[in-house]
Amino acid sequence: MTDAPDRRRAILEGAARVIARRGVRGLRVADLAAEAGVSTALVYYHFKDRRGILRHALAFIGDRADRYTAAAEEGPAVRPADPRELLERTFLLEFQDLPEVRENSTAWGELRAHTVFDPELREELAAAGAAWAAEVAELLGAVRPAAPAGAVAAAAERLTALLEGLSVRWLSGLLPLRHARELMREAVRVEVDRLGPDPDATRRDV
Amino acid sequence: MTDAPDRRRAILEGAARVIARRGVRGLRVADLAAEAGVSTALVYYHFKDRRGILRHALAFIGDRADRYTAAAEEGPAVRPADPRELLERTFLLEFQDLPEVRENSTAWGELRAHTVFDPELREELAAAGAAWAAEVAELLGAVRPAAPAGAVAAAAERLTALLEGLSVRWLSGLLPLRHARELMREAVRVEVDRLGPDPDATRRDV
DNA sequence: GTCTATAAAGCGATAGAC
DNA sequence: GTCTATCGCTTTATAGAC
Repeated sequence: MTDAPDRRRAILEGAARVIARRGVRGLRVADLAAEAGVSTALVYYHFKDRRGILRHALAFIGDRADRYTAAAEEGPAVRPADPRELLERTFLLEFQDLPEVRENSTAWGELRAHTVFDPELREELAAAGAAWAAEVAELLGAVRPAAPAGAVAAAAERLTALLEGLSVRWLSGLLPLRHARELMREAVRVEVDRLGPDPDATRRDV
Repeated sequence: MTDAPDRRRAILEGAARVIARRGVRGLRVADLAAEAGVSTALVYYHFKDRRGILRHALAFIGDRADRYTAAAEEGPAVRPADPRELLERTFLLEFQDLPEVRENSTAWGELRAHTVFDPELREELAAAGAAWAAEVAELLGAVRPAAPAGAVAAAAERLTALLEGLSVRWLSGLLPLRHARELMREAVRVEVDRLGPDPDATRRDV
């Protein structure tokens, strides 16, 4: 009836929701099937086994996260492309009380946590992490063009690692959203300042 | 034969090893029993149920972490109590390739990740986290006595959250130990500098 | 492609002997 | 205190009809 790619997609969307709700290790094939409105047998028809479901679901979630990050970077189009604003906004995107953001953050957190015990997922995570760090490094480079590449790369790694730490605290209810956002914003300022003086400062106050 | 406290301890040590290897959610009572060299029935004789085992195991691991943190803060006794050194050393303690450190870090990472889906553990984690943040804030205060308390508290929160993010990357093999240590060390410097000038600087170079 | 039904295995927890 | 044996529920995975 329904064609295969659509069904696969529906199953993966169901998997994303279940993972966000119960975690990677709390995912039961029966739950996922119910969530997608299909039988467990159909899940096994489309995917080899539980592990395969997980692999595809995590890849699917990764793609989705890329997409909403890219979309928000274009922004409300009103704003001039101030690189510092852009940098800050990129990080704050991860701290929003929207179902899609929560789902993605939760699922990524699970993926990272799970990789500690399942090295098979390492490569996939490493690729995604490197792309994300490179993107941040590029934004940082735009804000402080004179900074040495090594320092920029290190700052990008610290900021992305901090984001992950804060994200877990927020999602587990240990840190209010507002506070998480403030800490993240301030960290961006600290790291940017560390990379040298604002090259555009003359316009304003020198 | 063996007296009860020893057996309990042996079981908890086994639990710590199994948690480090398979995670909190990957812990099977049978595995833990095998690891400790006892039967599953004996585990249930000493602990009410799986949940109870977990609670005690995490408390046990927490105590151990306290102990090695405290011990290392006293240091090799050779060194004068330079507060900045002390601060740096406290953070770097978490990044060592020793079984006990790996075990503790892994277990705590699991606990944090698990709390996202199981709010019941939240209070225990919140208490431990607050104590740890307060300790760091105190060390920061010693390094920069003139800094405002709010800024010190925020810096402590960022540094501890960063530690957690870097720890997960290290444990999952995404970040070499050496690199994690460098990033952490530099972050401490960045945050300390942000809190103001060194009050002892006159002795050296002014 | 999709379902119902069920086999097979995994796992928490307890009974009862010693 | 400690063991062996096992119960009973949950969960993965497959068989076979449509």
